[in-house]
Amino acid sequence: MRKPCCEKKDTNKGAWSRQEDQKLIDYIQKHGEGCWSSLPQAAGLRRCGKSCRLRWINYLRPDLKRGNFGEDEEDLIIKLHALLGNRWSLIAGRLPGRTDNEVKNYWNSHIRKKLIQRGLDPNKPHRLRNTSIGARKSSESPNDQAPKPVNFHGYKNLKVNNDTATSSDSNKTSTTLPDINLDLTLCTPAIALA
DNA sequence: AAGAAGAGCAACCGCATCCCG
DNA sequence: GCGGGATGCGGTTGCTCTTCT
Repeated sequence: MRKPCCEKKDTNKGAWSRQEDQKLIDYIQKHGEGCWSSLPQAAGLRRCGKSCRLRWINYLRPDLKRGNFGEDEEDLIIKLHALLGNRWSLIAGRLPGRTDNEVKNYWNSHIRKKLIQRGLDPNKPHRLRNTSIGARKSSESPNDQAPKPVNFHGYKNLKVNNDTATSSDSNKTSTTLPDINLDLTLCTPAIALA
């Protein structure tokens, strides 16, 4: 039986209060994003580190855009999803001010439906107009519907671009993706915390 | 006006991987 | 090289708000 990450009985769960948000913001503005595991105690929060991290990344970060996705953003998500599959963090990395959670939710609630309405299978990387995006997957994963993107694990410090992406993938994509900037270097959020 | 159903989103969970001693 | 804790990710859940009947 696996231990839950936060066993403490006195940790809060559920929605965050304004006071909690403020504590987290204050702490990070003073000390920066550091050790999430010890942050809650240091910041006086009854939350687990994971929860703090998620709250900060998805909701409190000052550089977040929020609000509706634009058509260009939506288009980009569709293209990137065709290329990367459900690698939401990578997709979000190409959309300034958007988080992986936001992109994932938007995909599941909006784009998915649109694609279905258009008769496209959102689980399959579909061919986009004038591109051959998605073509590679059919031969790669014959029995599953969802695109199985290459394993980018380890991209905590990863710069994924045409040169450094997993070799098998970059070989395939570089010849079939004419209109997407594949310089997937993850940009750190432009947070002025200094 | 009230209840049901659906949609959207915030948050949690569990796993994989990283990192450091 | 190994083990354990920390971190990050994707999938899923469940709450809240809106729309429909």
